[in-house]
Amino acid sequence: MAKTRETILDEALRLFASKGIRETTVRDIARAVGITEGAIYRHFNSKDQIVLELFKQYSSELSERIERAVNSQQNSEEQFRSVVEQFLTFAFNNPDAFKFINIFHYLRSSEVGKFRRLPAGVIRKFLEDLKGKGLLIEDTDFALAVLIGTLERVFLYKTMGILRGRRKEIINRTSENLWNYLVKCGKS
Amino acid sequence: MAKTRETILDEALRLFASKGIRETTVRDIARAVGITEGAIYRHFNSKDQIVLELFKQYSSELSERIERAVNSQQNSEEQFRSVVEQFLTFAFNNPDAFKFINIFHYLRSSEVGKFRRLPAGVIRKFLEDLKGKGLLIEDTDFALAVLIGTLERVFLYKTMGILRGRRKEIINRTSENLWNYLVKCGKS
Amino acid sequence: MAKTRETILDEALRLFASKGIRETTVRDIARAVGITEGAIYRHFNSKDQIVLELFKQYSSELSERIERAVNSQQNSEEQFRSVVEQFLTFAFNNPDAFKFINIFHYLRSSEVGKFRRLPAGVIRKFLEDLKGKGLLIEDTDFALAVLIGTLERVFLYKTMGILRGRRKEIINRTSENLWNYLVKCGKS
Amino acid sequence: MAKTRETILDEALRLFASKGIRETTVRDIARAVGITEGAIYRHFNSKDQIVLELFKQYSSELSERIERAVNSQQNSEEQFRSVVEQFLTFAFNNPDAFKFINIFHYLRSSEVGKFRRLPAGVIRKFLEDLKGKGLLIEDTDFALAVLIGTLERVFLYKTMGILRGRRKEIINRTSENLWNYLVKCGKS
DNA sequence: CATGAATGAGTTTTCATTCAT
DNA sequence: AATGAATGAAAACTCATTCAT
Repeated sequence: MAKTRETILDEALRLFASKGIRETTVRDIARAVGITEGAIYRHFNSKDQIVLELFKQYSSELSERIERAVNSQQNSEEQFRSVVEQFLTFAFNNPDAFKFINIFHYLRSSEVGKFRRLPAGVIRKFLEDLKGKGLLIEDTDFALAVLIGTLERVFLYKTMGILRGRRKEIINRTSENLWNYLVKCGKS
Repeated sequence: MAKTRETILDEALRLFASKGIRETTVRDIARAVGITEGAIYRHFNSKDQIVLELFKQYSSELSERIERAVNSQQNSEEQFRSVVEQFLTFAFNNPDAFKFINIFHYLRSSEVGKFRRLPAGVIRKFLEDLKGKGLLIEDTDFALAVLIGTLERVFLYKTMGILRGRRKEIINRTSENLWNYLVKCGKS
Repeated sequence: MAKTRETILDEALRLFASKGIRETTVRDIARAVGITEGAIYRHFNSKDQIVLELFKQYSSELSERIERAVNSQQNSEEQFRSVVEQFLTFAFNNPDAFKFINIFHYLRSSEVGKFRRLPAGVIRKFLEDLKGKGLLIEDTDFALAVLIGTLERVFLYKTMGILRGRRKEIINRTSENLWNYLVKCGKS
Repeated sequence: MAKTRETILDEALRLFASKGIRETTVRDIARAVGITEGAIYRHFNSKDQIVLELFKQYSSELSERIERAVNSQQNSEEQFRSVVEQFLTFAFNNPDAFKFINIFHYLRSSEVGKFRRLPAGVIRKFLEDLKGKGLLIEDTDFALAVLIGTLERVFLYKTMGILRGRRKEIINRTSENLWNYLVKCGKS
């Protein structure tokens, strides 16, 4: 079944996110799926192929969501808030995938460049547009640091139970605050 | 010599930061130090002891710096700017240590709680004070997410060469911006 | 189809000759044939059955050719030259089979005895006859070593491009030389 | 001990010659040496490194012996007989090494070219000299096929018990015969 | 006949740790 | 304190073979 392949990816992602990539063995994955180690290798050539496929898949899915958020709105503020919403919604709905992407960035930073359409790249392009329109009070890359850094931490603290409140509320507050900060702050 | 012990810690830190903890072997460390694997065990009981000692050491060093920053200033704004300065200066001066702390958080989140005086805890306490003084426009934990998230990303982007400019300038801009945002923004 | 069985044997032979027996997997063979691994086992009980069948088939084919060469001529010299011709022609026309037979001899020498009518046995019998007729200047087994050793190397060097010239020429020269050497040399 | 390294090479050679390279496992070697599998990897990076080192070592040893045989004699016939003697003596004294070299040639023919000073190359050069002196009745490469092919088979048949007699006798007979054949035959 | 998925035993390799010297 | 050799457990990966469909 093609289903086994998907199950392998799902279980691997879950384990990678909770234990780390290196600390997850092929046997762990096989057991979680309910097959033997050898069977894994019918579907993937190596453990690393699983890792790379997961990164590619989720990294490009998040990128696409952000791109759609940018393209589907006309008003800049609506675009911005939609980008934040898509980013956090993806993270909240796929916490394992989001954690995994971050782990991958930490451990394999030199390989990350090989992938096109990385979330950070898509967001950077959007912020550049805002800058071009004179909306951004900061330079693009600093704004990028604030935006992505904050979103990542908001996800982390929500996951850890530090930030309380409903997702919807957190998302709204975050997007509103960041817009005020990055665009309106000090403009009055 | 006690010096060997230090060298082991230094080289281990460097390797952990660049390759990851699990992907660095005891042999890697021994070679980097210029001794044999067996000799490592004269100084440490296990590889994990090295890991924990490094985390404890640098995590508390950063915490102390932040605490001192808070305690040595009287004006809240000066305190805030000094906290940011200490945080980023530590990260820029000890990039391996800072990266390592983050990796450790990702892989060993369940163990992190055992350590007292974590940087995030110290900063949170400081923000709570600001909140108590009515200076913070946001709730403490959201402000914490913005602050730490931004600082981490600023370090990352500076390290990656994305953010350009001198350290001093970056630090000043970051602290000024975050203060404006978290305290003054929208207040006018 | 019975044709599939033949194709399996053909492709297995080709792979065994080029990569070695152990280093050729059942999957390699299946892929070369264009079927799946499971299908192989419709035609053969095991990989080893393929190996043994190939050895038996080609080993006895070569033996038969040599026997026919001996039986169809009346003059001893003509017999000799025909034996050499049949041997080399078989090797040149079935290089994979010839290589495979040699590999099998190296790796499974203990099993080779189970097979009747081995090429070496047939040739030895012929040389014994020559010896009986007082034609051979050497003892039978030494002559066998010279004959088979030379033929094998001639094949090898022709295959490797070291020996140049047309097959026909090489065959004629080889048979003429060996006859002179083994029978006439020193007789004058 | 550096002795372990030698023991590993010795046992590996013995096993490779008797069972084949692929059919000898690292565990087989470790057991024969009396250590664990892991210990093998203190001395060699991989099983293949053992294989290559063995080939290099014995291949060049045989080459050197042949070279010395050529260089230490002044008379061409003495040179020739010394070459045959060195070749067969090496094979008789190191049957495992000699078998192994042949197995390696069969399975890794494409890699053989990487090695300098192969026995066949040294012998070829010597035959070329003989040819230059007008002594060889055959072309160099055909003579090479006869010479090496015969020597290899003589070793094989002696090892298998087919050729009887003392080594010394076999060596003398072989060198005398081949000299008569390749140089004098038909000259009278 | 053939497929495709899976097994299970085995292979090579890795590595934290131990220990005699 | 340090070495260098070894261990042993586990990791990644391989592959002949089986079997339900």
